[in-house]
Amino acid sequence: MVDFYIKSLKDNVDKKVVLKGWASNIRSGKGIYFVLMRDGTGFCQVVVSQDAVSSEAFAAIASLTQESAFWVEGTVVKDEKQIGGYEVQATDAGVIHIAEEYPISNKEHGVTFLSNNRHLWLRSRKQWAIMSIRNEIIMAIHGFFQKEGFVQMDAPIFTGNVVEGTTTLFETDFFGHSAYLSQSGQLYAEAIAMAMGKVYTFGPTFRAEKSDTPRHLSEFWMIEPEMAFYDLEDDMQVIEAFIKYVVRQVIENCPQQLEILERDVDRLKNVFQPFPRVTHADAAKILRGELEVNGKNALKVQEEDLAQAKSDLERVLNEIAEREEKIKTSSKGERRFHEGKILQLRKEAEVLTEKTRNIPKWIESARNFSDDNDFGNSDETVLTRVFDAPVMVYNWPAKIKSFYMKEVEGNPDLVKGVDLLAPDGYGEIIGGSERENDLNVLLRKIKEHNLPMEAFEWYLDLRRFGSIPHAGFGLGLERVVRWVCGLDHMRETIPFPRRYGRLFP
RNA sequence: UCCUCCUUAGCUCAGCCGGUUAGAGCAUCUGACUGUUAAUCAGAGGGUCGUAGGUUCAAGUCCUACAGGGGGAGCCA
Repeated sequence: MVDFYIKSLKDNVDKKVVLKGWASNIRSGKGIYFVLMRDGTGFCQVVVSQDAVSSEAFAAIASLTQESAFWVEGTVVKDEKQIGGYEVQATDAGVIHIAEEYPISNKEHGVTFLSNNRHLWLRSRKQWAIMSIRNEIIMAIHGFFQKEGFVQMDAPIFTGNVVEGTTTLFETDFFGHSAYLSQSGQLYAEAIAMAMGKVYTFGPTFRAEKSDTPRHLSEFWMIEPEMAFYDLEDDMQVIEAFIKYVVRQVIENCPQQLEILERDVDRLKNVFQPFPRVTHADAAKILRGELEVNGKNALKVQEEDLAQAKSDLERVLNEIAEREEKIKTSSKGERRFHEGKILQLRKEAEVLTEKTRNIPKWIESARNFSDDNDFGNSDETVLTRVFDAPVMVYNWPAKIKSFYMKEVEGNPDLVKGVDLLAPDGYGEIIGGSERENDLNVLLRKIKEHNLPMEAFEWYLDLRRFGSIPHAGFGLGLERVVRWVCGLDHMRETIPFPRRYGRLFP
């Protein structure tokens, strides 16, 4: 077992400790080794000087390869230059296992290669930071709901019915009957809320759509609170307090992880502002450029972004050309430096080229947005670009939302749904609503949506025995992780992503 | 399903108008260096250029098909 972990170094300066872990990176000079050790709780440089340890211990360290396991005894020293701020100066060390040649080097790799090596990729620093923030978010979710008096309950994973009626589900065999893997625990959460008051479910969710995008997984984790006697307004208040709480916990408890991810924490802190609320109808106007937000016109902002991307691209291409010219007359060391820069600049140029190709399409899509549509991915990006904080869009056209959402009084074409859109194009992270509590309206809606009435008999009972106003929402864990960490793709937000075209490892 | 880009060493990528023996960095191995931060420096090994056809005196380079992948759209949360 292990008596001491890297995360506790800060409380043990100048003391002698024994660490066990893996060699993440190894550098050496004459008579000295610098081994970056990781032990799951953090990273720490171990310094092994020839005259501070026995010859056996020094030989052990000299034999380490990347990802070899070893132990070290040494003194904790504060050193601001180090990752985590501390290093250990070894007095003794030994090998636990010498690793074979490790496939993931300290250089950059492509996503396909890394995905195929996900079981090893998880060991790298960036992935460690993401996974530990994921853990913090999970704990913060439980922390928020528990302190607010919610009861955590589990919805079933095997289900016989289709909640939304629209999505494609994974079908499986349940003792000779066809069953589906749950796409949402919401209907069950409603039943539980009628028993327990304020509740939340936290479980895996499955969607079988062939969506090959950075925003989709086939298997993901969803948190679904449901509150008895809450209306849409109350729902929105919970959403806002909840997101603020979760982000605050991450900022307070994971500064090192956010630094590793190079996340712009000031941008993240925009969540502490009040969340703007717009109706779907106003959002449509904003998209079409008919309504400005704080003097900002969504279409003009996109045009400015486009112009910016174009000039950035030109600058990057010029710099590449300049450096290529310099290489011809450079010494070897300089050439290597320029080549490294050029590689980086080429990637930047690729991203910018993509942007200049996409933004005109986004502007076109936003300009032509029609009132009764759901937002496309680009529409969410265009809309959130004019806000700093997450945006709540409410009062949606009934025909694009699920049957269980409550109609707006006096306007049956609208329902009391709310989506929370994260800033900077990270998209929808929460979808919620006040639920329809009128039995007759619900019966009509189920028919209109062509859903099998018999599957919903138990659900309709909730409207027969003490029907009350109630509301709730669903939060996609991985989408929140992606946004908080500032990641390009959902595949890095979960240890072993399951998505269209990816079942391995 | 559609649009678009890509596939060259274990990894990341150069390879211009088709022309001699296919290049670099990392990783690996050998050596140098007492404070490195993707350490650096000197050297070595490492290739059926995704697959199958075609054009040509000549194909990594041009054409066609197929396979695999990235980005975008759609479907969707």
